[in-house]
Amino acid sequence: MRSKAMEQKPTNSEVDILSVLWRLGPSSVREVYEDMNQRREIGYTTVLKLMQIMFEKGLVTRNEDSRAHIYSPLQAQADTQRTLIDDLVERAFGGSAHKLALNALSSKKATPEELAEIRSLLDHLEEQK
Amino acid sequence: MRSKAMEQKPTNSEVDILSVLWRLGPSSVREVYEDMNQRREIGYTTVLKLMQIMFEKGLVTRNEDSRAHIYSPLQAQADTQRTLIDDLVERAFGGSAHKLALNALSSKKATPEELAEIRSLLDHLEEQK
DNA sequence: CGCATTCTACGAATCATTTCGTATAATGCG
DNA sequence: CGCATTATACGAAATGATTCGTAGAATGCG
Repeated sequence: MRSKAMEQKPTNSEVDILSVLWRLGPSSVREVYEDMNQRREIGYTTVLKLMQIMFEKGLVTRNEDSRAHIYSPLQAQADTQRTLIDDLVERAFGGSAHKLALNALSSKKATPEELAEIRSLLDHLEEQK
Repeated sequence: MRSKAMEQKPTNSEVDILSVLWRLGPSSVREVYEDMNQRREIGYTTVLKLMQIMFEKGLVTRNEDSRAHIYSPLQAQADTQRTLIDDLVERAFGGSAHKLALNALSSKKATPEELAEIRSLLDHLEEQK
């Protein structure tokens, strides 16, 4: 039983766009387009259409005060990330989030600060037992 | 520059099938079908077709000695998982694997043993500095 | 042997996602 | 004002993933 409405998993392209919005903050289609287009070739109206669809789906809101609408994610970044993680954990890690964490940590160059951050989280988790 | 050929990211259905193979070991289409069909409704020939496509793509091998071919993953489980994690990290975590790890660990009920396992990994990682 | 069962192969429908062309409205500037 | 530029909206093609029907070959059993 969940208290919130089930959050739908965004498609790959939708995640790409959310990522830009997370990084840039509320943005116009053009701004998102400019950013995305640096990483991979994509047309302006393609981005526009995607964002319109996301608006219809309720993945983003938009402010229509100015001619160029300004889009913002509707869900918190962490919530969307959680949805994506849960899906991957379920599908490829037999439901075990810690296995995913283990795999993500190993062999990836993390700074000492980042490792410390994780330690800190572990301490926190154990306290709560 | 990678030493190995670029590993293609399996589709969702393909990951589902790989998951079954990881769990059951080398299996026939029917075995995979039986298992998968318990979780979600899916037709036998659908599974067959998927596995045939995976064979063509080089995601799995198969032993054709017996009439019912026996399929096995071609890549190590950990490698495939790594591919999936990398993709998600890139797409939704701004390239930061440790952020994904943090998110995966927090709020998920992990056993003390699992937490210890992660600590142990951290120790290991820090030693290598 | 002859039939029911179980396989593989394969084409093609269906469905989801991504892509973009075109129409048209708003804006800004010389 | 009139034109170039930049928006949105929208339909629909293109692509990718999933699904399944059907055909025909192998197997096993009475």
